[in-house]
Amino acid sequence: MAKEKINFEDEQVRHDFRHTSSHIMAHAVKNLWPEAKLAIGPAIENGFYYDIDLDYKITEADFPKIQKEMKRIVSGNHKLERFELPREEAIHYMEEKKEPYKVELIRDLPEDTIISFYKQGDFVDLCAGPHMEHTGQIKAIKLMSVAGAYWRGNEKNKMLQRIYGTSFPTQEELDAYIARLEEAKLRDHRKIGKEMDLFAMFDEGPGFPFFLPKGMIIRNELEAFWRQEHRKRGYDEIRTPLILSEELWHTSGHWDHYQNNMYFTKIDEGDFAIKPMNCPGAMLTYKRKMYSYRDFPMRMAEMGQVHRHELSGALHGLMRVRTFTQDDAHIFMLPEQVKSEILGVIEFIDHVYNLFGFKYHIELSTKPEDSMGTEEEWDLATTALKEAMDSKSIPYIINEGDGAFYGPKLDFHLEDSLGRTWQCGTIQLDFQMPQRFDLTYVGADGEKHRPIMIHRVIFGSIERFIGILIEHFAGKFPLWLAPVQVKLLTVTEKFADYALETAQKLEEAGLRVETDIRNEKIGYKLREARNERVSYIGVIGEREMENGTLTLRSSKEGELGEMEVGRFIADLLEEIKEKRC
RNA sequence: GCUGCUGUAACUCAGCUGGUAGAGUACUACCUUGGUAAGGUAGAAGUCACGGGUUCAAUUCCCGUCAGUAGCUCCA
Repeated sequence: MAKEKINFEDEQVRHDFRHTSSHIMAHAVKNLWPEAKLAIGPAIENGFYYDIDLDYKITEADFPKIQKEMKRIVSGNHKLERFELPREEAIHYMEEKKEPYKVELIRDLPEDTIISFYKQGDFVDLCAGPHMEHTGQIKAIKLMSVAGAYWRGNEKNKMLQRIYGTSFPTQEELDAYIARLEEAKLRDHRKIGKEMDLFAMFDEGPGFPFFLPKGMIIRNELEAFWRQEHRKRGYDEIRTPLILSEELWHTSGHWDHYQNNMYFTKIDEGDFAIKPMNCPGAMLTYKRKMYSYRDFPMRMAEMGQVHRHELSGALHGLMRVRTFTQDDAHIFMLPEQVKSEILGVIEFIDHVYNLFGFKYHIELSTKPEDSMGTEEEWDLATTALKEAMDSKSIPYIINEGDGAFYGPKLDFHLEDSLGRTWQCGTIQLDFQMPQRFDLTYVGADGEKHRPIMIHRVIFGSIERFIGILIEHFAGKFPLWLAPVQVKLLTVTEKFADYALETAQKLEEAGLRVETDIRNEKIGYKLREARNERVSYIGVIGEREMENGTLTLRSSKEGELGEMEVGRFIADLLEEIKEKRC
């Protein structure tokens, strides 16, 4: 057989490759456990999986055995042969093979669908294809994990066993992928957060993070930056209460659409709710007085702490918590201001993400099943978002049915240094809240009109954003965010006074400094400071004291050699001012 | 919330088939005054997540609860 090159950069090729891999895995499982019932086995972003119904509990201990069987199937170099059957025959065929899930899948296919199967050796699977030509092309394949997954993703259905795997055209590529996973594990913000003493979780507050002194420095710096950028762009800042009457949440529509995610409480005889979103507070703020069309656009920002009852199984470090702070803003405007306001927010988000060196892409999320408002309103809002994007030829992809219940949104998915993406910023156009709260302004015609509103966040949530930053920078933060910017280490106790004096100079310049004058060896102190991911380590000994210098090491660039203290301070202040990463 | 796995010192973990606990790190004291990733000695430190049950005896076995975790679902 001719040895053709596999173009793994091509998405379709990669997909077919992983899909064929999943057939090989299912084939191996069927060989080992003939009673196993197959459900579905697609290719996914970094590999593939297959859902299997089997009484025997597969564990990772079974992987070597399954992989051995998979290798055998690969080296069997079976051709993947496609054939089609009429609907009834297809059902009959799968019934005969005792594959009830496949029968259900076929029954649910539209009448006119061509029902195809793929055969490799003695293994046949219902499958639309396409596939690779033969199993021998899958050179490197590895099982990753096994977990439960509901048949068709519905928790009312039976839980099946989902085996995850990945595969590559060469062993080198597989090894590189494994190495990348290892690197991600080292960067896990939960691990680094603990090592650097940034935040903590306690059993007493599941999903409620505690920010520790060093974590608060990062948080406060981010917020200071955020305020400064908002001031520049004509935003005013407000702060609204955490607890508001239950009635308010009926008005806003949260009661109907968000009740299960909310926490409730009583005050005297009254029913109150803890806010899961900031908008109703902002609505009340708006309603306190009359506005003229001349007041618009009106931009009101709020660092708003919200509480949401997330499922216990969904909690994940700082990335998914039950209380978080949205860097929210509500912009009220006239219809003719919509486009420029949306573009203004897009520019704002772009500026912030670029500062951290994040790449990102935009998704337009459209009307979900559970939503309020009319089709026309949704069309209007969705079109407005599209037009703003199209006017600047900003690329985006469409995410059908993923909008908020009150309006469509633009979601900003940012990519970190390991190529993983996270949804952070969103811009949501909302015709509903202004109606529900009966917001008005007086137009040039002297009549009352309804303002248009957008909700938007840039960081998304401070907590999640900090989690992403930790992983993106592997704890080696840009200097302006670093909890400890400089740590001075003395070679022996003799230099303690000089070290303390130098530290004071740095502190007076506004730097965050620590000193380590303990009676320990320099190698030991250095190791500790490096583990703490201090931005700059300055060693002080005989030479430095005589020359008024520091011997420096940067967490990002390694050894920097000796530098005069005054110049070091000036350099650092410059680095902070420019917010270099 | 569902399914699997896990919960032992401040941290990372060992403790086979039941006989009330150990290592390394960190911490404290002393010795060592050392120039770029761990100097030495000693000490203190645990209601083995919590609540039941089985047993002469439970960290170990069983049940439940709580929490963490990998997924499913959901989301900033």
